[in-house]
Amino acid sequence: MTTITVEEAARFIGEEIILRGWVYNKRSSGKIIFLQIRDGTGVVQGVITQSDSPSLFVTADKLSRESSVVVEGTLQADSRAPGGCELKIEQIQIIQQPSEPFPIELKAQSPGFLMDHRHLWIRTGRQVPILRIRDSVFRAIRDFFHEHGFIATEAPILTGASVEGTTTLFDIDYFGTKAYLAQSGQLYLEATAMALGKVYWIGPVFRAERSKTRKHLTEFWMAEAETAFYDHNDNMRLQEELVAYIVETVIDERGQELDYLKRDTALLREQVSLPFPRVTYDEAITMLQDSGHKISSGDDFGAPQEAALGDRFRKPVFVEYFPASMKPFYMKHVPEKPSRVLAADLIAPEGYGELIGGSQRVDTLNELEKQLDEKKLPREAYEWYLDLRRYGSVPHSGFGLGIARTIAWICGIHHIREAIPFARQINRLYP
RNA sequence: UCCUCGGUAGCUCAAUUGGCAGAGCGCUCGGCUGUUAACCGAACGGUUGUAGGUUCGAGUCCUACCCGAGGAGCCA
Repeated sequence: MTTITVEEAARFIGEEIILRGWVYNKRSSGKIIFLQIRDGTGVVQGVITQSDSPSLFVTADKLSRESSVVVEGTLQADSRAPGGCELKIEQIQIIQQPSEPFPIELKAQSPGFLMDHRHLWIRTGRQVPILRIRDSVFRAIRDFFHEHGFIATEAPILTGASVEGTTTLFDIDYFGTKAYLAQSGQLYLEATAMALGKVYWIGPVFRAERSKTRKHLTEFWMAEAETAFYDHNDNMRLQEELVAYIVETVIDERGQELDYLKRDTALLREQVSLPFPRVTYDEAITMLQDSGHKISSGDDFGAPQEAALGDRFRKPVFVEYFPASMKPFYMKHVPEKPSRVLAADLIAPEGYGELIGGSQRVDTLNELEKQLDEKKLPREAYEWYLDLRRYGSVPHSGFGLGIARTIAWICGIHHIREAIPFARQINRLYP
């Protein structure tokens, strides 16, 4: 007898199989019991009648939600079962039976309660499809970069200095001196790009901002890439190809999950048809002003403005050439217009916010020193980084993609706390 | 950090002008041979977030604090 997973069930119709999993729900009607059994790959309905097996019926009747079981039986096609296939159960081995009711119900519960029980919530409803899509997103990112000749590398999480100098950092005691949790791997990727040419990494980054919105976490995963000899335009082309590749991969691999989430895949495909529209910061300001937004040149976009840009283009849109004053020291200034930088943010449609921030980096020592001074950053802390401009500096560009936001957008879910197994938020460090 | 809303049974929520603490779901028990968040019946379930105050009387009004949610700013 073959041990199978739920997602393989359709291929084993008519066969006797073994399935290992958990009781997702139980329904009964007189002398017949229906067990919904989940195993992480899906949910399948099992059926037991009293007349066929009185003792098995008694066993099944005892089971409660999230009992762990190994069941044996015959798979049969049945249009009455969810998914069109059900397991006629012939034997049940109970591994463990909860003594208390499972806290997560199949009815609506409040976000606070669900987040308090996140370790259990992830077993139910749309959480499983979302986490399976998350897996596909990570793998798509790795595949994309691998196919494009990028080398996977790593940046340290424990660092001695800030990348951007502005964001609030988590500090920790490091043998008597102060260390910080990384808010980005970028500067280190610039170093490895000078060693390896084309590099990327996927890693967690940390920001101690007191943000409390559906788009923010204090710990989140970023995919960052850095490419030697790439300019601003090469950089944006790489970004849009990456985003389109991720979305198409998820549509191909996780159609069932997207279907469960009721996500319109035709719309997603349309959204990622290339190229993505590009507007300059100044054009975007004018557009927003024309449509009644209170914003003036030099202001950063707020959430409503980002949403308005997304609505206008109905696709991810690049906003490029931001005022240098708004952006960090490492971005290269536009040669013909030094008040602007060779940077672009990729704004998601449907109000999911900024997916990517990227730029061409300052590549001469003089200019980098000047920018550090202008932003009032301590040059000593960046000595190693300045070395990159002393020894064979080349034009180079890079970006960082917020993975949870990307997943939230692909899944069409409202809050990114569901796009990561265990979200870290300003007031949540547990579970 | 700021703004808004909220905290009543394990969960989701009611409770009229300040006047007996209520329902659905879950759990338990009973019924039902095709259920689809099953359904029907019964039982169980309460220091109304905490501390103080006003009042004959507070879930309800006042003060402070704690916790949660949504949003802003900042960001990816």
